[in-house]
Amino acid sequence: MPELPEVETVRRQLEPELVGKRIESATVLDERLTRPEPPDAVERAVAGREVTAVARRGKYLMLGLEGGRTLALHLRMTGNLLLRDPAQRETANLMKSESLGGPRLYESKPEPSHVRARFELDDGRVLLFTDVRRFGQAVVLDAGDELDDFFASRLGLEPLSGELTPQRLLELAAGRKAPLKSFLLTQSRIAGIGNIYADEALWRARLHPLSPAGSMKIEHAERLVDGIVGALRAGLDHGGASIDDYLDARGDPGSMQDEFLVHTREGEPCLRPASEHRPSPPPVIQRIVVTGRSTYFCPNCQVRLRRRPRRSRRPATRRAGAR
DNA sequence: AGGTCGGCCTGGCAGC
DNA sequence: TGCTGCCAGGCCGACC
Repeated sequence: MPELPEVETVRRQLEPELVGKRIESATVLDERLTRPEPPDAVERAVAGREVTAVARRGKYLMLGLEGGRTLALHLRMTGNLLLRDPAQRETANLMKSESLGGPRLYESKPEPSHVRARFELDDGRVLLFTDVRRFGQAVVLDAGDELDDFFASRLGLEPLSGELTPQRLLELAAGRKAPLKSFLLTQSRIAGIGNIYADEALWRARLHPLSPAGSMKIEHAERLVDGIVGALRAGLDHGGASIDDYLDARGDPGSMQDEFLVHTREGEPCLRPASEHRPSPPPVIQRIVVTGRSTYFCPNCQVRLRRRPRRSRRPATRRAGAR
């Protein structure tokens, strides 16, 4: 699934390739992509415009366009952005087929399937938005309030920007009974964390995914910030995780799926050394479902926090009578 | 109002 | 072999 590290990997690849290029034409092949706007509204807004910036906010990739508008793209579950050079592929095909004695022997990268939109660039290359499950989204936003409101209402702190401090995290979590796992997936509080990196962050922080978010103390928040940043950086260092559909802009998979510390490791031993585990339960990775999401964790070393009482100094007799 | 859950969507796979 | 049905999950809207 494209989460922050996957989207950022694509952004870093596309930025030097797209900035300064003109999108000569745009073709939306699936009207779901631009809902509720009709496809031609997006096509017209983009066509003929030069790309001025390639940015990211949460899991959104944003193409800044000449004239001030922004094309915001969300890959959701199975979306990919692929930059292809049709001319180069044909040349490579020809050279390879000659050396091997026939065109049938050559197998190039498969032609992308499930193409939902094509953006033709002025250098002959084409940017493809592919998306098997058709959850992806493309929206054009005006500069100013429209752009600001769109993201302000949806997205919270950027976890790698430095604004995510333990103190900020504690404030965001204060009073929340929702499990830490659900809390981390809420984009309007912290943007960019998905199912994979939420599990990885909680394992790194040694926090149980079912702990109520509001039960954290400062030392837990410090560990969780380190866990979030560490997990996301690891994803970036490995070009993202390709569990099933994700490919980078060049069509290559990432390798983060080979580096998972806990995600998808159900039944396997916890990677923490025995010295950091208690006598029981067994340090074997478990899978549970938390608010509809597969969640992997070590029941031994990931501490389940208790909900903090609202008032700590009230005598038990008075608290009982207060209701 | 915070929290949970169903719907969107399709390929892959388990089970018959 | 072929069919059915379930599962995966980001995000929004509906509901409690």
